[in-house]
Amino acid sequence: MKKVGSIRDVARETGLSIATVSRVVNGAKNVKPSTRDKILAACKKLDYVPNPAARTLSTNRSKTIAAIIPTIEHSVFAKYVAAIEQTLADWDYSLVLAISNADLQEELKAARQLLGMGAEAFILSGSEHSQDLLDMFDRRSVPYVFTSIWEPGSSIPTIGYDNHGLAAQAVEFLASKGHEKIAVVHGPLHNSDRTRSRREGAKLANEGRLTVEFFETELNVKGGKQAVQAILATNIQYTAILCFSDVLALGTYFSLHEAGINIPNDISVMGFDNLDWSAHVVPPLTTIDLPAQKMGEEVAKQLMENLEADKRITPTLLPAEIVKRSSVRAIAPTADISPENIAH
Amino acid sequence: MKKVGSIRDVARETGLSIATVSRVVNGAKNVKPSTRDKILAACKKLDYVPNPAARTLSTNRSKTIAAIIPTIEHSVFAKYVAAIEQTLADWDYSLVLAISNADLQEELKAARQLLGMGAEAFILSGSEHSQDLLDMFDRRSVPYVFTSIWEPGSSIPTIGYDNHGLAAQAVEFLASKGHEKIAVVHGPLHNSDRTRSRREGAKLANEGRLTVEFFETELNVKGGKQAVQAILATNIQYTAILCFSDVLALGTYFSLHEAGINIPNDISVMGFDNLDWSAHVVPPLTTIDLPAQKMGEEVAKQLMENLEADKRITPTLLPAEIVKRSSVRAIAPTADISPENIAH
DNA sequence: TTCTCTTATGTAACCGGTTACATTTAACCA
DNA sequence: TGGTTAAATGTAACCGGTTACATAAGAGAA
Repeated sequence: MKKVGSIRDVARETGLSIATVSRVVNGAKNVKPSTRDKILAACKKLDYVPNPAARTLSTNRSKTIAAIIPTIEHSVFAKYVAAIEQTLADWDYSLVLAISNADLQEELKAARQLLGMGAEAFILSGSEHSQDLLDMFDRRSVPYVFTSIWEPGSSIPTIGYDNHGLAAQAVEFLASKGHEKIAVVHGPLHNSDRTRSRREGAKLANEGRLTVEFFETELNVKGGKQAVQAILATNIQYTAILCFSDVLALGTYFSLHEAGINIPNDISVMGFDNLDWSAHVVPPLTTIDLPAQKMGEEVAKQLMENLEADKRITPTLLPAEIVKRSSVRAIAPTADISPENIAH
Repeated sequence: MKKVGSIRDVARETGLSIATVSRVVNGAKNVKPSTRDKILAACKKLDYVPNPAARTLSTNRSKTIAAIIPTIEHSVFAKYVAAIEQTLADWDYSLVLAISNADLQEELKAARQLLGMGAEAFILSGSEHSQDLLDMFDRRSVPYVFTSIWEPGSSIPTIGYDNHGLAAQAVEFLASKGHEKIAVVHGPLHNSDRTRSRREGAKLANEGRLTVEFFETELNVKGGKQAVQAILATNIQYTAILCFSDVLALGTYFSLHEAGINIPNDISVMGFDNLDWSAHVVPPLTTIDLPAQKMGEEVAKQLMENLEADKRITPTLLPAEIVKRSSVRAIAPTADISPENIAH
């Protein structure tokens, strides 16, 4: 990297002082218009751009925010990261990104690195993190938030959605459509508190009225397919499959198609995420619209306001709702025909 | 952000000089083991971490590499970004990411910002960029590469795959299976030289022997579905659909399914990318395995070696190959039965 | 013991900005 | 015209590291 013009070069060129150059570059108001012009011309001529390291060193501000995500290979994270980046860019902040592969030690290592890079604030996913990590942030008073979750009582601000409640809502919705035997397909529990929270929510919504069984699998299309094999192997007549991710639902679609089982006539399928293609699969997928973009915008905005104006970070519950499409159909209860159902 | 211990604090604590502390922190060899231990202990005690801005300022090295990608919402980019990040992290480098939305002006703006952040090298996609951008890099001697493409003659090093050749190969492959009427579905041409290159390749492979028609659409599942409507509306009996992205192929699958057209019995479908789910759709998708991960690793490695050891960046063609699965079937030519075909 | 040669440590300049404070210049009014 | 005040500009210290060079300490050899 070639050596590049410094503020002193510009000062020399114009015969003014470095302080004045600095003022012009930073848009201070008390500079004579003619001097401003002269300096700006010199800046252009010398191709001068302020050295960010020097600026960071003297102001103790880097305008950089770090995000550590478990993986980027799920569209929902991709959308989220994109929203963060775009929002930060609008305020002249930058995003430094690290991927933890859902491993707490990797996350800690990445955070050290990013902190070493000058990141001023951190965006984390979920609430499970190495204590060393949080201690490190606290010692240095680095602001951070947990996202993709909602924990009102948490001492750390959370900005996200209510996994527990949404999963419960999903089960209730299926129940309201007459489904009493529901298979729930989800990704690995051990490294995702969000998945565990959804599972708890689904279990609680059940309350003995329904048969709700859980099938854990890899969080990808293949996993969704395999889960369906497992579901069919039980010989239980599930009338609905609830997937905790649209990606799993996609696998479900193909596996059912392969087995000659029609959605939604033979079985209903419901997802979670509302990815961009969810409306366009056949049949269109009923799912829960997670506010990934809104969440990215919100977390970026709040962290910047915290850094700029020392504004408190407000724990924020972002609304998410069920998007009803044709992959779920209403059925008559199978067991007995109760009066309410006949009435309809 | 709280004020944090500096190198001078550690020096004071230990009674040694800042130079010695610096040596220990940077692992210089000529330090007495006992002093090293004393200093390391003090560092831990004071929770000292070197200030990256100060280090960057004096060494003129930031260990940060920037990537600007058109979008992150296609899995192939996500995989690629993940590979870059992981490779950089292994060498204690960081990735700063910007998303250009395939807009040259946005890209330029982002590059300014990232350069202002201290990025030492740039990873760009394709070869279409604002001239101001490249001039800026050249003036400052910032190394950069074009990726996802392969242009042997280019003055800028390219690290990627041969879009033109691969598209041609895909068409040849379909032709070798007896397909003479091929519909090609691709995303927008205006902002992607990669798409244009693929299209040219497919056209050239044709050479008048085949009927190859192009259908431009949005680059997502919905677009794939719409393209199929357009294809069916032509009333031409295409025997194969070649999609320049697996995402488009997925849309194709659903649209054909909806229309009651069987893959591959009624029509063959081929994709491009080999995303993780491509093997698991039904029927498994024949596609081109693009080396997204390898590309990310390679470009990261080469840029770091360039920065560390001033090693020349080697233009690199990464191998990609057709993954043959059951979405394409061999058919007898429809027009006339030539001897070669009967022999088989 | 003294001299030489490593090896270990210290001193201080430098990287390129920002900014408090000092100083100069301009503007206004009596 | 001189005095008061506001506006424009300059000076220099500081941010927290790295590193060339100087110096001090220790190890051998004579």
